[in-house]
Amino acid sequence: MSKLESNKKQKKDALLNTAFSLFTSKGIHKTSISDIVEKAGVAKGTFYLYFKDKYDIRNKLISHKATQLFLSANHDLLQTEIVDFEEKVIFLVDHIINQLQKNKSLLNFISKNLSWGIFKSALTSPVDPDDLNFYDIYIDMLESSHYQYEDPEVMIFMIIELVSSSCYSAILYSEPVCMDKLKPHLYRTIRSIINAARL
Amino acid sequence: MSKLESNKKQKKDALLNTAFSLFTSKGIHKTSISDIVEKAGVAKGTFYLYFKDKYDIRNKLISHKATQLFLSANHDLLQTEIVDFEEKVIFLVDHIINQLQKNKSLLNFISKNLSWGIFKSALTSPVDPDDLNFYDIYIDMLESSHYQYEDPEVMIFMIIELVSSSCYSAILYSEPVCMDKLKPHLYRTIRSIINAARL
Amino acid sequence: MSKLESNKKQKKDALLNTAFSLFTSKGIHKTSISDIVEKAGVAKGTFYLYFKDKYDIRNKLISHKATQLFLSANHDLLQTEIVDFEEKVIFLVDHIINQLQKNKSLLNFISKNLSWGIFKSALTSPVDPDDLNFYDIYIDMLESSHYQYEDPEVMIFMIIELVSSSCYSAILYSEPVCMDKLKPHLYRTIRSIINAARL
Amino acid sequence: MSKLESNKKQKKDALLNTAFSLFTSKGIHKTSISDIVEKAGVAKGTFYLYFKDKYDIRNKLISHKATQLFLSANHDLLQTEIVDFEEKVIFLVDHIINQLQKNKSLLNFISKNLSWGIFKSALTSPVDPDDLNFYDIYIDMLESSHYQYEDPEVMIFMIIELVSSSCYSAILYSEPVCMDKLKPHLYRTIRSIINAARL
DNA sequence: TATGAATGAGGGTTCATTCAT
DNA sequence: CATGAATGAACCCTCATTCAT
Repeated sequence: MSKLESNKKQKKDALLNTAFSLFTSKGIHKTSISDIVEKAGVAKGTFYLYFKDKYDIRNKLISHKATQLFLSANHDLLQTEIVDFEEKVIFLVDHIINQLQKNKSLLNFISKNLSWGIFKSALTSPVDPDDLNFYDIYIDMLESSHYQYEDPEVMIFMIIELVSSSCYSAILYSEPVCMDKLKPHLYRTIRSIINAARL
Repeated sequence: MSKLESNKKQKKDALLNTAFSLFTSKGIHKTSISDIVEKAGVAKGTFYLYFKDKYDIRNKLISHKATQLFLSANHDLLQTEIVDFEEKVIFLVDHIINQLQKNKSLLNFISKNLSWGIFKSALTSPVDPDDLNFYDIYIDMLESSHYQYEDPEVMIFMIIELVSSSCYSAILYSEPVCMDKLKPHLYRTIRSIINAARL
Repeated sequence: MSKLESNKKQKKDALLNTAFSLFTSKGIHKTSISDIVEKAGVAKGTFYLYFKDKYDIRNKLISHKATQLFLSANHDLLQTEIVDFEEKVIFLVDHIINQLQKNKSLLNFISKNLSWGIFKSALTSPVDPDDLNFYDIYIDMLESSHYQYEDPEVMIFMIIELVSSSCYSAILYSEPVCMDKLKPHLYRTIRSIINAARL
Repeated sequence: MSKLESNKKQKKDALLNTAFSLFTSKGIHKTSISDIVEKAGVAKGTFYLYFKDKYDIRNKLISHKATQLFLSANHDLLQTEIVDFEEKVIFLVDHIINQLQKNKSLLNFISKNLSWGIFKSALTSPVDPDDLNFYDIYIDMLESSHYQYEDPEVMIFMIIELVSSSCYSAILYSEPVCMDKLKPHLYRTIRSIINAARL
């Protein structure tokens, strides 16, 4: 990478990092592009060289952060001896929930802005070329399972929607119960979803 | 009701109806208070006599519309002969989903802005004094059931979160599948949640 | 006084007292007529039955409060045995300064809004019929003096302007020195003004 | 100075000049930022690039105008042969009063908005780098005097407060007497203040 | 590629005043 | 006399976007 190119990457990364820090601390609507460029130490015009607008940078951040969350969980999964598909899913969900419990501003950011569309694109085609593709990992997990599942995409869809929307309320507001109390119900439901889809 | 009071109600209702119409057609962020009052035919200051700001009117609308959705479903449930708790829940969910399929802008509005906090307040303490209290109806349904359920609030919470978040994507974008294809999976999962909670 | 009339006086007094309390605590520009009527417990329209606008009630308050300050000082002067005109003036000034030191919000209110025009009208024609006329007292003081003074109105004008403007800065901000350090210089100057005017 | 920089200075100066013209003709409270930018021929946002709000530009104007008044008087003082400290002060005060008599709107603007705090900062640290520092000139005058003075800052404070507050009423309203009739009394008092402070 | 001064439409909000009750 | 709902002009300020440098 030439010096100029690394300089470019440095500016872009500064913008991404600063935007994430501001989005999570102040919220998207209260973060202006002025705020971002000022804290990132670049000129206003520069922002528009890399991103279309605030929502462009937001989507890229969500994709990246959501992928990181999955890959980190998967990385730790590989250190275990778990072989059963259902147990793997529970492990991943639990790992992700634990991360979100430790990082509530990340949870807030992701939940408030997540849509299945962005999410799916994050899973299937990561922005950062260094990010792996989580969807492929999921397919692998399915294939190495003893069982086959009906509509596996619907299955993972329902699990993700259920987890992400119930986490939001439970972790951030302990409503209707705190996360630790919700977990048994949630995991029981996830197991039901998987079992019901088993062919 | 005196002439003055009915005049007040008329103004407030005009604001609520106009706001709902604009929120659903243009989205909240692109709707300004100027837009609302202009279309409602009242002065700008009048808005602030009845609502604190744009988010106040939004929350009141969500509460009201969500409650209407439930009550309409419940009204039709009472016309049936269904006695089983599980079947009642499925009926209600199906009824609500059908309404949302017919009214996508309502779905978009509710889903984008729903949080369990607002939702619960909508269920337990409706804004409009004419609205019934859905939460009481739910309690009644539970009591007239043959079975008892563990943590019924958590149970309904998970069902609502699962339905509302998966409907959004399925109805509006047919992602990952269209609503009609999602329904069997969804209802199977709901039944699982209920069965698992049965004591 | 009829019941109706006392009711009127009660409302007017409530408005005056509330306005004073708000003007001194929040400042005039940040106090709205809405604030005043709300805290006073009367309707908005009622305000306009008694006062033309915010500045009308302000002027009446200043007159009243400034007169009270003078009369209170004069009342205490009469308890002393002071006979010398110069000493009387110093006593009055000192008394007033001490009151203002104890009541900084009153000082702030009066200083920020005082003009010789309002002031003079306060001294010569008090709003409240119960208030005495300070200017007459001043004339009496002059007449009972052994000396005569050139342009006594100019003399008292300069003294009042000097005292009121230097008090503001000294009491509220201790600038350029605190009031207690300023007093010797100030009183020395007042004595000079009086001596120089002596015929 | 680059073209861009001179362009900036031009815009800022246009705002300052326009604001001064409007503040003196209409008064501060009746001048809106919209008025200023419109008359200055710049966009609204531009105002906020240079000034925080209306009160920021006001303070900067007062500092600048007050400094100009002093420096102009001092400039003319240097053309004379006056050596005595007391005479210098009288000359300066007289010069300033004469300027204010010719420019009543300036007097009105300065008097209504002056506070010792703003004033002192104007004297000690002028906004415009071209403005000299009047306080240093005062110190020089003191040092070249034959006498020494007790608390010279208090002395100048009292003189300034006395002059500024009595000028306001005398020049603008001829109350209690017109400026020309007030002058002898005023100057006599100033001489007394100086003499009394002489060590 | 990078800058940052300039823009100006549009946002939310306040509040003195009126007038039908 | 008293009310308070309604008004709507006017306010300050933000900020995404552009473009000459």
